[in-house]
Amino acid sequence: MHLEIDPSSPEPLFNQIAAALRTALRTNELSPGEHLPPAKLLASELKVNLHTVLRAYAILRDEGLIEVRRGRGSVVVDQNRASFRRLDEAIHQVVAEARQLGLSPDQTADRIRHAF
Amino acid sequence: MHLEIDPSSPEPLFNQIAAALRTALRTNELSPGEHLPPAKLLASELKVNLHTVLRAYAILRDEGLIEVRRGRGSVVVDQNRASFRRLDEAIHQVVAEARQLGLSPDQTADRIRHAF
DNA sequence: ACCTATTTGTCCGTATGTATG
DNA sequence: CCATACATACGGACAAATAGG
Repeated sequence: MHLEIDPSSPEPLFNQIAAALRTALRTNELSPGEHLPPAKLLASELKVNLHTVLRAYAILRDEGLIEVRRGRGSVVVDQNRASFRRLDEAIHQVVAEARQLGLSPDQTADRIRHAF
Repeated sequence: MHLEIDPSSPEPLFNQIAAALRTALRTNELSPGEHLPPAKLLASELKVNLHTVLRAYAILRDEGLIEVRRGRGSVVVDQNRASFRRLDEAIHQVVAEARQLGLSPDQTADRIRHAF
């Protein structure tokens, strides 16, 4: 894979790895459908612990950028699909919190427009 | 603290601990401003590893339910403030993704109303 | 200003479990 | 049944931020 990380940086290694992969995804160096290297392999290449890479993968998974499954490995998600997925997730969160706070749909929609 | 966890459950321990604490927060058994027990102490009480408790704390922090700081420990956040904080965060995410997808404010607001 | 103790954060290593192929 | 790959949990080491003396 060849990613640039700096062990002496104050930025945590798992964040550096996640950021480097995010860039690789954005530039299509890693394309949708393509497999990321197994965490164990990437860890040995970067000379970091397996958990450090797994944590970076988990971050990208939570961001909807990749799919991570036991036994199968990690696959790049179509970026447009990922974006819609994040939008739906965020909308779900907004609705849940708005309900919790007793806001009406119109009040919530207004907040969205105002935030634009 | 006295939380109920089941080591034989398929549910991960850190999720069980987070869920138990969430309940304690909801029922005001843990009140805003109050300190949670140091992770090390709670870990010994529950007979689990320190990291397992820290992971549960980190989840609650990401949910905006508590504030976790090195050296200071973890403090319960006012639930209403936490709810507004999460709403603002979710709205921010929605706007960011909607912009990414080229949606207009009105289109996005409509999606919110539809999701209600 | 210094030192110490406390508490969380990161990273490593190891072991074991679970899902997939 | 077996190999692969991620998931959880444990334990240990050290760092960084905070609080108190």
